[in-house]
Amino acid sequence: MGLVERRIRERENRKNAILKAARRLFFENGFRTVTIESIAKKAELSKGSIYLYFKSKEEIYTQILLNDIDKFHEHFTDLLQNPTSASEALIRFAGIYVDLFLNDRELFRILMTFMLHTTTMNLPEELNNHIIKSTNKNISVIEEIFRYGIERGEFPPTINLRLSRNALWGLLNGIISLHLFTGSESRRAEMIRSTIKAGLEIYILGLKNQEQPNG
Amino acid sequence: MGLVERRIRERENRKNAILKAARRLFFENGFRTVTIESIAKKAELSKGSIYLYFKSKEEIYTQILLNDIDKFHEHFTDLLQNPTSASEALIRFAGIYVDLFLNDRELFRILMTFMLHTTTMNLPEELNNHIIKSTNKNISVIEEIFRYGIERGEFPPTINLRLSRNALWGLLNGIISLHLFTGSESRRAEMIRSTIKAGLEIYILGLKNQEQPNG
DNA sequence: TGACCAGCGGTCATATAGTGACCAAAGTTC
DNA sequence: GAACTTTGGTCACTATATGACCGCTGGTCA
Repeated sequence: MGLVERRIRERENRKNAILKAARRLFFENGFRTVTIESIAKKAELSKGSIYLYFKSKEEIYTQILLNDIDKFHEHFTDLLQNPTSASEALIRFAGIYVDLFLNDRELFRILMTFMLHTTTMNLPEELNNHIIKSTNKNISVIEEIFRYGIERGEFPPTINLRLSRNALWGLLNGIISLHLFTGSESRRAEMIRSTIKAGLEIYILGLKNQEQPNG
Repeated sequence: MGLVERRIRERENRKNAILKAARRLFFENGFRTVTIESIAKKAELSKGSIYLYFKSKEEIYTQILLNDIDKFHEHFTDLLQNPTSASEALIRFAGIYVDLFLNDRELFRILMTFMLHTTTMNLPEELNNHIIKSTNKNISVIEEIFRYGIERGEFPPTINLRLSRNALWGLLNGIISLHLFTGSESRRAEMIRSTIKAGLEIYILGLKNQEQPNG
């Protein structure tokens, strides 16, 4: 309610306004194409003012991505709270994953590109680490679902967790990225979803029927 | 949507925040008691900043009153749109008038004090003129109602408009001010309203039955 | 291939907004 | 009427905002 609080609050608001403006631009046009000038214009500020809140274009971009990645993971927290079957959980996981990326194509592009050539991207250190952690988290969610499936007898206990999990992860990302850069915009979401669904069902069926070495 | 617009908008917002803060303080405590410091605090600004938007304490006060007086008159505009009887209109007029002042006691205090000793108050010239105009407007609203009453045969055509109108105006203000500065806070509104109602009814009855010199 | 150019990230001198210690004057206390 | 307090208003200083400008980069073309 005081004077200092007001100034902090206003500074925070302005910073958020910049981030909000920048986010839209980045996610519509990508890092390279977006100019500081355009961010400033959208945020109703001058170019110089941007640098009162961020030290570089890269920093803006980084902060947005870090924030997005964190929000992203919040969506998975209650995935195994009301557990139906593991198959169901996998399908729900895939659904959430696809939806998020349909809404945040730039984020997906970053993460995919990162996976493809980690070293050459030279993103800021902080972002690098965050992406690695993020990917690991995603994979471990899948792994958890697998464990749950084995526990309740849905999947054979003999499946190779690491391999199965990585394959599924690859399946998801592969399908998404395939469709994200080809085909018509209008039917894209539908195409991705149905392809993922089909792919997953086949994959799950395979898992369930995987030969049991000792059975 | 541009940069200049944003700055103008923000300046306007800040000014309004100051006025809003000041208004509450003035109308709770009166001009003298309120300090610039307290206004600044409520508006979450420093004292010096207030002077970036207003040149004096008096100017703040003046702007608030001018604004309030204008808003005040807006309430009377549709009083004679759906005309019932003139008596009804007078009662409605009185009701609105009382309500407004119950919500804005400082304004009433100013206007009454002004009527009592116009010359000694030395308010800013602009405010002075505005108050005079305001009073005239109020009185002419009453006069209009009277005319309407005569037209439709509710009041005798022989009544002295000027006298009747001024007496009614005095009646209203007298009753309000009487109660405003005496009695308990809790029952004040009720007391004023019922007293006004009774007084008006008597007054109207008198008008209607006023002897007609040539009838 | 290298001269030229356009575009953009980032800087900086300048302008505007905000702050609070300070002052003069007016009021209050004793 | 001296000592003290209170407060409207000022001003030197700080923080925030602006946009012309600079240097670098990547592309173009002779």
